Amino acid sequence: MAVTIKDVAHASGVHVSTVSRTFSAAHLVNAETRARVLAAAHQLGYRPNRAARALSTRRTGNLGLIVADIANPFFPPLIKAAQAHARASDHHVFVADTDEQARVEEELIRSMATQVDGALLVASRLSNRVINELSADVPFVVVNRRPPGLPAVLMDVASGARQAVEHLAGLGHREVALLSGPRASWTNQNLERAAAEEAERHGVRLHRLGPNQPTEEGGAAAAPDLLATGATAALAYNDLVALGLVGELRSRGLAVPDDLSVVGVDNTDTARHCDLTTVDMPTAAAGRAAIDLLLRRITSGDAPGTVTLDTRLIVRGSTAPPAG
Amino acid sequence: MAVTIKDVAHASGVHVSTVSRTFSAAHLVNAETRARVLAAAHQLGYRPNRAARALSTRRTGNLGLIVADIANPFFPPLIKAAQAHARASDHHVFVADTDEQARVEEELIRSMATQVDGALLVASRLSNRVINELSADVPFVVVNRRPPGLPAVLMDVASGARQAVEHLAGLGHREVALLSGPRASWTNQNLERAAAEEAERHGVRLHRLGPNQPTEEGGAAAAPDLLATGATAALAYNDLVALGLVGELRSRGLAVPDDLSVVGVDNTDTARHCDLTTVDMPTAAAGRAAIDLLLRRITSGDAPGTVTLDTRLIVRGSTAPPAG
DNA sequence: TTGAAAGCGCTAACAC
DNA sequence: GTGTTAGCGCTTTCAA
Repeated sequence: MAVTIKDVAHASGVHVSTVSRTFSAAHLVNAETRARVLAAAHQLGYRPNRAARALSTRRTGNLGLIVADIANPFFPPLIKAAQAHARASDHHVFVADTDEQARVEEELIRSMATQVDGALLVASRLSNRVINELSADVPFVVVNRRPPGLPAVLMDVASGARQAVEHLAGLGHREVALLSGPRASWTNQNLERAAAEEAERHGVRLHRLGPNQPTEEGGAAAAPDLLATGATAALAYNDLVALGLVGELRSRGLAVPDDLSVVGVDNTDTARHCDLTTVDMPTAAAGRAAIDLLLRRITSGDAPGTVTLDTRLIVRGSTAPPAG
Repeated sequence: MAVTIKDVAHASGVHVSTVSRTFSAAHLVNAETRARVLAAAHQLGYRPNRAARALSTRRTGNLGLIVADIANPFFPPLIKAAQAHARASDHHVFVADTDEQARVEEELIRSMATQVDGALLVASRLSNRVINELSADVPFVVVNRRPPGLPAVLMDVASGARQAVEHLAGLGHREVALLSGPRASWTNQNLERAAAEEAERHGVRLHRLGPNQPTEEGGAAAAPDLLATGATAALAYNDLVALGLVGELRSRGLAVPDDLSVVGVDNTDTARHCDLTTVDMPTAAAGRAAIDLLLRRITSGDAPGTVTLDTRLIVRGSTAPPAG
């Protein structure tokens, strides 16, 4: 049986309310009493029961972190940073994986609602309508999404995408394929828009292919269509798609970057290891910023605006001038 | 304000206890009444408050998942699987990262204790003494650790390590370096033991180097010592160390596997992409098995034993016969 | 500065 | 089969 506030009260000869005060409003209690209580608490190994406290304060000290796919290397650095940052403010975080399914995401949030003070939605696949509906119950901060009225942290893939297309154009590519990702993805929408604009600026023809699954399989599966376009370079929705494509191309006897240049998005560790040119996404910084916004929103009730973080192209060995 | 059991009771014209029953012991309530209550609940969007429920049942429906480093690619598949499996049994999971520090780990567990029904300790760096002490408060299941008396899931790296050494011996290597990991790591201990035994069996000389940081930096930093041994192959504590080593070797103008063969441990996605020979660790299966043990322990109170999962060598392109 | 008492949302005897 | 009541661990008025 865990030790409760009652045990501490007994041991230190005061009433429970005094014990409670020494933990939640120390200044309201006599220094001497406080010392006695603290000593007893320490001796007994007392820890306040957060759930019980939450019942009266309506503050759980817990946050939710909802991501599409924990195993996608894009997420772990964000999760790690968010979790560490939350803990620094004495918050625990529930991490949940939606498997990219909006239904699961919604149910997850609903079931978590009573247990968290707020939640981070990363790369949410929910419709704006549902997000708004749910945000009545749970204060949200969204990452890489822009539902009207909600605080958001955006990793502005557009800047990196423009640099990517410019880079390819500079190398001499005139036909570039864009392997797009999920329709509901804000990142994908921005990627498509920015790539199209920049392609036009440079007189590059952009072949939009997709939507593709945001996985290696998705990238591999796109290879035939890609080859059919005659493009000499490809910009992929993310590193996973890019690497899946590279693998498939190699297994068809094509060399990257000699026969085809490939650019990814995310700058995961894997991309670095595989020498993939890619757009760096500041995921750890985004995780921290999002937790900041969320805590500010929870504690001071204000609805802070949008934080935009820049992205930039990391040039590596998977891009080169077109063959011939 | 969230809707409570009281609102539902009002709306459906029954007492709160009846509402409570229809949610936690439906068979105790008249079918007709139940239907009425359910309808009202649904209409109001009622969700039981888990924290409040926990207060009287002493069951939170939450689990803790403590890992050394979320961003280490070894962990995400385990986290994902554990989380999904827990959710299938209607449990939420707190994920926390200890940054490989025992102090942080201990504090984390203590602060989580009142909010979880049990916790998974993966690659714990705590001493057996502390683990035992804490396990009085929180039912544990440990992964890749073997504290006496606690249920554990073990990924038996020994079998894979033996295969690795045998593989290298078969290729003709006679001097093999072992880049070991953290002292407190059970995996590392087994790796060292198994590698040493198997090396002896095959007349291979094993140069033990370390402990090394379980990171790429650790692997890179070990390169000079490794080269000094004259070994023609290296078995690393994990894929990160292996890839760090490979990178450093390459930047010194050495080719893998031509000049030196390298074997990792974990079979992360990155290893696959980098064509690294490695020992496959069944992390997802381990995550599921651990949740199974934990839930069984929590619900039926029994202390189930140890589950051991085999590992096996995946031969890829980073190993070859020694040069010359 | 401290104690008494009510209440947070829910469950679990117990009585009817 | 349902209502009554007490209580889970804590906070927060309100008095003293």
